[in-house]
Amino acid sequence: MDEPSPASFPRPSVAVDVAVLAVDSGQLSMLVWQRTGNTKKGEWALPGSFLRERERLASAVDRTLADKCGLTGLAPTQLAVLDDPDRDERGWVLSVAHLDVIRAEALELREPVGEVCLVPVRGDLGSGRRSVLELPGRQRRLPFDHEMIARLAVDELRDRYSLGPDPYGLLPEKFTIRQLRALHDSVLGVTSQKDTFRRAMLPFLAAVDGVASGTVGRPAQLYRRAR
Amino acid sequence: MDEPSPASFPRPSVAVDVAVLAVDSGQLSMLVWQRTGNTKKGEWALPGSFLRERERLASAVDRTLADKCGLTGLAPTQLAVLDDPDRDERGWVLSVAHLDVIRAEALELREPVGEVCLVPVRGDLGSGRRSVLELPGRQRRLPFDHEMIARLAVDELRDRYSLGPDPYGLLPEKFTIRQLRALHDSVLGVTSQKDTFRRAMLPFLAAVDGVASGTVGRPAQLYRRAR
DNA sequence: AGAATAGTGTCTGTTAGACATTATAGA
DNA sequence: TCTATAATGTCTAACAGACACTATTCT
Repeated sequence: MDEPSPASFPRPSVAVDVAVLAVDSGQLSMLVWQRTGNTKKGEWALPGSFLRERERLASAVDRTLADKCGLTGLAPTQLAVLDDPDRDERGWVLSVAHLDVIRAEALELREPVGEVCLVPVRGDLGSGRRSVLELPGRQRRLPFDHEMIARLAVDELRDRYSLGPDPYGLLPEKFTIRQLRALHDSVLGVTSQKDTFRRAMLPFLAAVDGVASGTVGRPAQLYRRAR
Repeated sequence: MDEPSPASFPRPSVAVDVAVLAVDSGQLSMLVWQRTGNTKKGEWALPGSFLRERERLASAVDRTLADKCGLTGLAPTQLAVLDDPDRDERGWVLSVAHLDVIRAEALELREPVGEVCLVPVRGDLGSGRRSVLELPGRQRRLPFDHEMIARLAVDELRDRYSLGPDPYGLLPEKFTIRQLRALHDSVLGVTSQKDTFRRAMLPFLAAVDGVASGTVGRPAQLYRRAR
């Protein structure tokens, strides 16, 4: 917002990068994508792409997931703007880092568009030279500033799952407290106590008609998120 | 991060907007600036400017405060990227909203560069059509999407001052718990109990040699922020 | 009946909040 | 001595964590 015309200023390229998280058989995991093209070809990295004319950032994130991975995300969250002018050797590129979440099943049931896989997030978030992720093959770390994005994303997801039940809606509409606890324990990397967890979550849940079926033991009450 | 060359994509203009907060005689206040130039001339708005070539966002924020208000901020914090393609009638402009904090004395002791003033933040954050701020004159609300930026900034500042002692370093290096409490109460808009406040803060403080002087009553221990 | 899981009662240690008391300075 | 402020002791209510017990279903 300034005196001279916007057009008179040099403009940066603007990209979005996305840390896509999922819970895959009880393990918090992140989606990585094997780069094609000229730069860092063959390296595993976070998916990203350039913003198109007058496109919303959230749309660019959705499009990236659809084009690169054939996936649908649940709700992109902005994490930070990476603005080091030397972060990309191709020129002056600002990147808006995002977090998004998918259901892991969506990845398993489809044909890969490119080379895409879910890799586990390290419990200790990778101290020192080790990556936050357990990358495939011999690759040590993510390229560019993607390690920082990955760490921001895991922190943000854990913050949100500490505050209330399933903020990203990974569970179906109706769910049991057992399902909710398994999800939260996977995201946070802990094993909580069932009664403590129940009492912490109940204020944010509303019971709905019906109980879980098809399991052994006493059927569990179904809930939905309240308000 | 993508296949085609960055240069081949249309690029948005990128701006920074800054919500500058200060505590002015016990009142949380925000800096507003009376616009000059062609667009929304005369309206009170948040200071902002366009990003220069290969400039860091934090530098652009510092420069904006220096040029428009003759001020030095303490540490810019990114809040969000505002990406509605129609948010600015002059064209496609992305804005990275920031929070920064200044010492109110810095504004009182200098000659105004343009028309700049500190206005109080409303206790209820302005419900409905009322602004978050008590704007001067008859102006009801801030232009563009600045109302949202102002609200994000106040929320962020309060979150940070809820977690630990003076995260933005508004106080001098050594301070008493009385000073710290006055600051926190002003920022959060509450009046806390002195012993509860003390016990909540002590784990994050380290006593230093010396006591406060020049006041009535028993001299207070001086502290600094720990680690 | 036995196994497995859901849901609840209860104890305990910790902590926030509030109030009261003691300590130390200046006037 | 009086007043103002700093610093600490103590009581209470609320809460997290942990354990145990009861309830309900399937095999």
